Formats: sequence, structure tokens, C-alpha cells
Amino acid sequence: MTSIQVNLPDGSVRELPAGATAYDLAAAIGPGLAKSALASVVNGQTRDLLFPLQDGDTVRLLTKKDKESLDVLRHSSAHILAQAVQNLFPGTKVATGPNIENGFYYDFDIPNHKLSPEDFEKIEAEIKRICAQSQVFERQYIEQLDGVEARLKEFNEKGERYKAEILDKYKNDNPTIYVCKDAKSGETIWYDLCEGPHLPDTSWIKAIKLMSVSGAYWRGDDKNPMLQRVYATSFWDQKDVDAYIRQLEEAERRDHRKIGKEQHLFSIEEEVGSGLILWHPSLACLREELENYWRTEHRKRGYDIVYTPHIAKRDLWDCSGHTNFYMENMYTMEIDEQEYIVKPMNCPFHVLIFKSRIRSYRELPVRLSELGTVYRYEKSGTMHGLSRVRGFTQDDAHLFCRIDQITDEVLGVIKFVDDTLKLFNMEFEVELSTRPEKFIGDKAVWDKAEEALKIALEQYGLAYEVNEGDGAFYGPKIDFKLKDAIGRTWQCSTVQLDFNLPERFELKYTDSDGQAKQPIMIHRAIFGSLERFAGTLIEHYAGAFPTWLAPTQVIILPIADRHIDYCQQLEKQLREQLVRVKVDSSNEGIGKKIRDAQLAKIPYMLVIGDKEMEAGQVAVRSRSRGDLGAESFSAFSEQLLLEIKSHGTQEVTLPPVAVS
RNA sequence: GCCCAUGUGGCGCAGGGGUAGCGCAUCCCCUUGGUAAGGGGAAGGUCACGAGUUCGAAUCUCGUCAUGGGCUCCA
Repeated sequence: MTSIQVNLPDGSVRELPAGATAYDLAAAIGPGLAKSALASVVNGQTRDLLFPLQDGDTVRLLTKKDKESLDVLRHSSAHILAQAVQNLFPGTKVATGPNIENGFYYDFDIPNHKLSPEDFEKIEAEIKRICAQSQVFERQYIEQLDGVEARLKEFNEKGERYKAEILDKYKNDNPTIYVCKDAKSGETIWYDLCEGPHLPDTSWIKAIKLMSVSGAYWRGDDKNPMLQRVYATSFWDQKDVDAYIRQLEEAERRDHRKIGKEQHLFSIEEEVGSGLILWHPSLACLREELENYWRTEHRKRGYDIVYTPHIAKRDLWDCSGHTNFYMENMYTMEIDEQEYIVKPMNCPFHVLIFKSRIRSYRELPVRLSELGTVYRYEKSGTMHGLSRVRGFTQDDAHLFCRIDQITDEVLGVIKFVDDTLKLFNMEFEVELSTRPEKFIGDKAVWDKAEEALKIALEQYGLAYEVNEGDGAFYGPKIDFKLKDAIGRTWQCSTVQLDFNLPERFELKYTDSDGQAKQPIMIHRAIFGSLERFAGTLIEHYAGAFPTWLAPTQVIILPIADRHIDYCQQLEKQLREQLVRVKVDSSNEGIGKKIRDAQLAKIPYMLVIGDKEMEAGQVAVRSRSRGDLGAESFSAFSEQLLLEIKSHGTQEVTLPPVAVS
């Protein structure tokens, strides 16, 4: 272990132990360090391991292993990307270039050129050229230069309206720019308005990879002009880039749209329309299991199950308020000269069921649930496999309760969600969204309700994030989010309080004092939508579903044609036990049949030849554990049924294979 | 809806101004085999759709639709 030699701006040399922390360096250097001299602080030999980070007025020493240092690398990379694009496409105006989860992007306004992946090679070459120049990053305070006003004027004159807008926003925060200087002459080559921090110089940047281009609105507002966004990533080493690309490829292999095609799970046909799903037999099996689970659990947890129509007269949606704020998402039709609307939600129907008779406080909470298929018009560019569609089935429920029952009801839903997601071993994030600026209802009721949600979350012991002001105008909510193969999160379960519909539909119950009171309404879903949940399951299991969900649970493989009859007898016996079973009677060798079954991710294969027929046994192969040896058919089927019934927590086991 | 890219037999892909190939799958024949691809043959496409340029378009241009990656929006 060698020590770190630190050359200080005044020419003196300081030695620090190899394990020195960022704070040790800051202490060693002392407070008087000239900011412009930072790049020379650490000598060349240790720069692969460490670099000094100037962050505001503090100096810290980071190693490449520090998580934060990757952020610095990427942000510096973004500056180099911007410089490269401006070099190659003169007249380009730059907007912002923040870091994102696995990299960064930069937004550009490029006149007369539309970026496409064909430009990537050119841009990456320019980036390499810049990095090879070892341009020095230097932080400068605008106030100490020509002042904010002068700089604003300069931005405006150069047409850098985005930078001007940003500077104007931060003009009172002692804004800084980062200058890229020529290492030898000290001449300014390029600069960007930026808070920093940055690397000492561009030679630290070794592996930038441009990923994609897309449009993005300035400030994320679709009324603003659309800029060209370049997504990219940057690592310390090309090896890390390669590993990242491999990781993306793995995610692509798990993509539910790809597996959906391979395993014939579902399709979206042009003749039908985009965002409209055809569930093929295989995925229908999985859905059936989900629905069975759903029904059983709802009965156990005290829900009532209802069925409601797919369309309703416009009046109903006027009353619920949907025609006001949801009209552009709804499909309409005319019947008998009356306007009807295809339901985008199930709530109004459930409300009417609640309202259909006088309710006593004694029968609250009323829990109405339905697998309700709804249709919503989604903009054409937003559809995504099973995750974002135009027709989908919500596992919806509405709880009508007293205000003092909120915590218990929400607690029940949280438990339901947790139990369900645990069953699939799925991880999720929890977000609590509170009162927005525009809201309806009584502030005191909101406070009570938010408190009730918090108490429920804390009582259950779930970690959660609070999104202040992100609730719907009609009530606070808790969202549960699942991750897909590429790390995108999708909302599935949700618990949402509603002070609006009870008001609009004048819901009442008779309280113990004989007074009519308004119930609280809670919307909730466990799966969210069966489509999205099925898509998430496909990616979660990468198509290898646990036996209870697998479309085909057992495939019987005859060695030769003379075994087919016997196989079909076994098939019939299993089918009578409601096992999803098939016989592969194709004219292929056993090797091919096994290969096909493995690729189809079928949990169990039964190989049947002369030996098995004579002994009345089956040779069992598991897709994950390989050859399990021979067993009597009845013993196998008994264990299989046990595994299916236990929802996969108990796998078929057989005595160890005899070594011959 | 907006930006970029893509659209070739069921699926995965080549090709590319002179009316199309490969692999897998399908069907037939041979083979009847013991734990991840046995052999041979056949059938299958107006190259997404519409218009334009051209003697001639699957290929070039424009438009439409769909898909993919994003933005906005959302279960």
C-alpha cells in the first residue's frame, strides 16, 4: 500500500495514508485552497484510484468505488456530450443534461438536423477526441466574472434561451459555470452553466456509450417546443459498459412481449386494434388461476362480489363527474338517440349498488368487488404490451365505511396486497400521496384520512415514501409499484380514499344516533389490472411459472410410438385431477422432445418407455432439477397435486436416482 | 398526440431499381430412439397499406397504419 501524494497549489507536498477519506484530504489541504488549482491536486500516479471533488466550498476525495463518483463521471460526460454535439452541429442550443438511473441524457435544440442513431458514431468519435485533449474542468462564479446580468444578456444574444431561463431561475444562488480549458494554454474551449461538481479533466472519461435519441418537451411540458434528447451512459471502463449492455440484453430476453410470442401467451392483432389483448389459451390458464385465487381470497376477507354492465347512459357519468374531467379518455356510442359511454371505471356502478337501499352503520363496512373490464382511450404512443392497454380488467373493489373504520380497512388492504405479492415473491415500493393544492372536501377530513393511512402503514410496518401533494383531488392514496424487466416501475395495487363520489351521489348511512351520515369510500385494487399483472409475472418468472400457474404443468413424452396409448391413459388420469397435461406424440427422438419441453419451461416431464410401462412407473424430469429418477405414477401425481394446491411452496421430490 | 427508428412467409433474420432467399416451426416419407436438436422431401410471401418518381419499385420519395425506444399522460 502506497501513500497518496497530494501536490498542493502552493507547491508543497502532503502525504496521506492510502486509505484516506475525502474528509482527511479536505482537512489536510485546509480552507484556503484556490479553486482553480484543484485539477493539479492529486499526482498522476494515484489518479486511477482517487480524485478530488470540489463540491461547493468543500473539497472531498472520492475513489472510483464511491457511488457518488460515478455520478460525477456521468455529469462530466454529459458536458462532453454537449460540447461534442455543439462542435458537430453548429448553432445547437443546449438545455439540461441531468443524470438518470443508469446514465444521463442531454437535451438539445439542433436547427436543421434531426439526430438519429446514425449520428452516434460521429458523436462518439468527437467525444473521444475531446477526452484525449484532457480539457481541464474549472469552476467559476458568474458574479466574480462579468456578473449575472451580463451573462444573461450573452445567453439571450446567442439564442441560448434555455440556459438563460435556468440562469434567471438561479440568479440569486451565486450561480457557477464550469469551463473546459485547454490543459496547456489555459484557453477556454467550452463552458456550461452548471452547479457541478466535475472531474478534474476530461481524460478521466474513458467509456461513453450513446444509447438512444428521443423527443422530450422543454421542462416536460407538452406545450413547450420539443427538444432532441440523447440518452447515454458512462463508466470508468469499457468492461463496465459491456457488462451493462449484457444486462440490458438479459432484460430484453425477459421482456413479456418477447416471451409472450415465444410461448404463445397473448397477441395484439392489427385487425382488432392497438391496446386490445387477445389472451391465448396459455395465458388464459394463468389468468384463471389468478382469478380463482382472487375470488377465494375475497370471500375469505369479507368482500361481496358483484357484476356490472360495460356501458351506461351519459347521465351516470355526468353525476360521477367523469364527463367533466375524463371525457377525452372515454368511448361513446348512441343507442335509441341516447348517449351511452363505455365504462372507464367501475366505481359509479358499485356506488349505485350501495345506494340501492337504506344502509345502517351496523352493516358497514360494505365491500363490493368485481373483476371489471374497462376501456380507456390512451394516446397512440403510450401503449406497451400488456402493461399499458386500452381495454383491461381491473380487480376492483370499493369499501364504504365510517371514518373511524378507515385505518382497519386500509390495514386489511395492505395485508391483502402484501400476502398476494409475497405469494409471487415480488418486491414492491410503497408511496403515500397527500393532499394536492386543488382538492375537494373538508381539510379536517383530509388530515384525519391521511393520518389513518399513515397509521395503517406504520402499524403494518411497511417502509414508504411520501409524495406531498401528489394525491388525487378527491382523496389521498397509497400506491404499490412493481418493477419490470428493465427496471421501469408500474403501479399495480392501490388504495385510494374518495370524498368526492359519496358527495356527488349523496351516499348516506344511518348512524347509531339515527342521523344520516356520509360514508367514506375507498377504491382499491390488488393486481391493478390482470393484463399488467400478468405481464409483470411473465417478466418476474422469465416465463418459468411456478407449477400452479404454468399453462402446461406436465408433459408426457413417449419414447416410441408404441408408448403413446399408455401415455394418453396417464394423461387422462391427470386431466381428471384438473392437472394441465399434454402428450408429445410428435415423430421425434426423446432428446428433441425434452429440449422442446425445456424451452417451453414446462415444470414436469414424464418419460415413458418400455421400462416404465412394465414397472407401472414414470421417469420424472423437472425443468429446473433435471432427471429425478423413476417413481410410481400414483406417488408422482399425489405429490404433484400437493405442490399445485400449496401454490408452489412444496416441490415434487423423489428418492435420489440410483447410481448405476 | 409529439420526437427518433423499424415494418420481408407463423417466428427469428439475410438481401436490395429488373417481380425474393436462410434457419426454426408446419405437412408428408424414412427412422422407433432413453434425458437439450436423427435423416429426406413438400407446401407457404402481391416484401405493412396507399400514392408518387421510373420503361420498370419489395428496393427511391411522400402519406397512412402498426411496432420499438423516449416525452406528455396513466392501472
